[in-house]
Amino acid sequence: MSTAHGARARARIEVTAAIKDEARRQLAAEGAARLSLRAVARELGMVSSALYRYFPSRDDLLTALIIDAYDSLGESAESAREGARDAAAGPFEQWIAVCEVVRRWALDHPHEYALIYGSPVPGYTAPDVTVPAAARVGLLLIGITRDAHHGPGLARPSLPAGLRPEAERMAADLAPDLPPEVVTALVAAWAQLYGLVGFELFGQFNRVVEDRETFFRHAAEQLARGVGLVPGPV
Amino acid sequence: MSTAHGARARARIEVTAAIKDEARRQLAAEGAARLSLRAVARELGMVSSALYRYFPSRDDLLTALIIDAYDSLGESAESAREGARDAAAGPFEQWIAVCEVVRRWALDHPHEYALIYGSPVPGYTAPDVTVPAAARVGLLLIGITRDAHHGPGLARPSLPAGLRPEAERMAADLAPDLPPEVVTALVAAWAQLYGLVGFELFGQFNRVVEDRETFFRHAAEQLARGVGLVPGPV
DNA sequence: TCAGCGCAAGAGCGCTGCTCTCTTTTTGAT
DNA sequence: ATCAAAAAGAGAGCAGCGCTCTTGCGCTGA
Repeated sequence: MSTAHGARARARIEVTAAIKDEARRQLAAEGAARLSLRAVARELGMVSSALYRYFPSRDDLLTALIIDAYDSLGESAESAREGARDAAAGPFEQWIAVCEVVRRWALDHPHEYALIYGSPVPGYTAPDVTVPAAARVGLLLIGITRDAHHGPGLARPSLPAGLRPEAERMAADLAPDLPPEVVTALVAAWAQLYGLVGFELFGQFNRVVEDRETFFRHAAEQLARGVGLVPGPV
Repeated sequence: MSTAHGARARARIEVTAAIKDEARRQLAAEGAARLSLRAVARELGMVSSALYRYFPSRDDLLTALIIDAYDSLGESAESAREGARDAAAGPFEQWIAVCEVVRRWALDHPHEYALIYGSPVPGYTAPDVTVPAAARVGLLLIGITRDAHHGPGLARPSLPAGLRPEAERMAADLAPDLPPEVVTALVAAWAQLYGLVGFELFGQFNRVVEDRETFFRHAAEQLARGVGLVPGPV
């Protein structure tokens, strides 16, 4: 039992952490598809079969890394938001801060970003365990917009009639206190943020965009305006 | 020499095509990482080493598939645009048609879409040969916007001062006859389109967006407005 | 006609994920 | 303190992978 006390349980926790650390190192260095259980075991001085006591398959190890990556990104984004808020920045500026730290995190951890937001590893489907961790950035963007909604600076985007049922459904699920128009724009902005980061990270901007920092900031501002945020103090 | 005449050369072309066909089948069925040279050879009744006469490595086979995928997507997009134009649809409607066919193609060819727009296969970097094929959709979107620019229906987006140099550089490279503001919005829209498609395809919309067709159409319209396109006849 | 080239075949290397068995070590209840 | 049970490590082994090298056959162009 992993929650039991004693030297054995502690050792198990430590070995599990060591495996994840080494796996994360290999992931960062070589990418997910080159992550090898045998190589991890070799580096840790154990035999490959022993590793299966801790992770029943390579996919389970990958799942653990995916959750960690989501959490790392989510934590970065959340602390960026709080940093901006502590600096008396309004929702618009908090939005920008979160977008920029997501981009930064992606550029700093390309293989981990690819693992969570890139093409799924073939034959692998993320289990439901990953859902809460995966939702953190999205929830954060919702939270920022909610603050703006309760304050002064939120313009309401438009919405075609055909989309209204779906918009209301999404709003009921994600943020019942926000107008459906805003929730729809939020979901789209979230996906588009991912597109901007992905294009830069995966090289589609090579020979196209040079000053990516400035370009990204402008795009992030447009996304913020798309959900009704406007610059200015709280 | 592959361009030479004779039965030998023809056989080579046929075998090469058969290999690509079988590889594409496996790619569609299992994904890029599970594409196996040995399995392709097995299916074709040849021994694996024989296949290396046609593709010097697995990566070269993948490159061939990538180019084909880009071309297939590009062709779909181009004919969708022409179809819309033949139906007397204006640039706005052509834009929507192209976006929707890109999404459709991605849903119909998920593994091929992942191959070209998802995380790069680790250890693999796309050679420059792929660049022209990869640019087709982008060029098409530029072309649609250019038509609108020469016609009546193009509003000019705004641009912050800091982005102006980069915007002018991009415009000079991509579309010297279009205003830098429009080119900037185009590049962003292109990336965001990819984000919308990717999120749906890779499952990030699970449990979030239900009526994806309608949602996507709305988002595509917003992208069109972002580059200054407005609904209406030519 | 015949040398040379293209091509297929097979063996083999080192790697992978994973399973099974065997042994050692630790644990918790008697 | 004792002892059975649980947990963990070690090693062999299976099937598959990309890729290389050598061998030998058959078509082809001079």
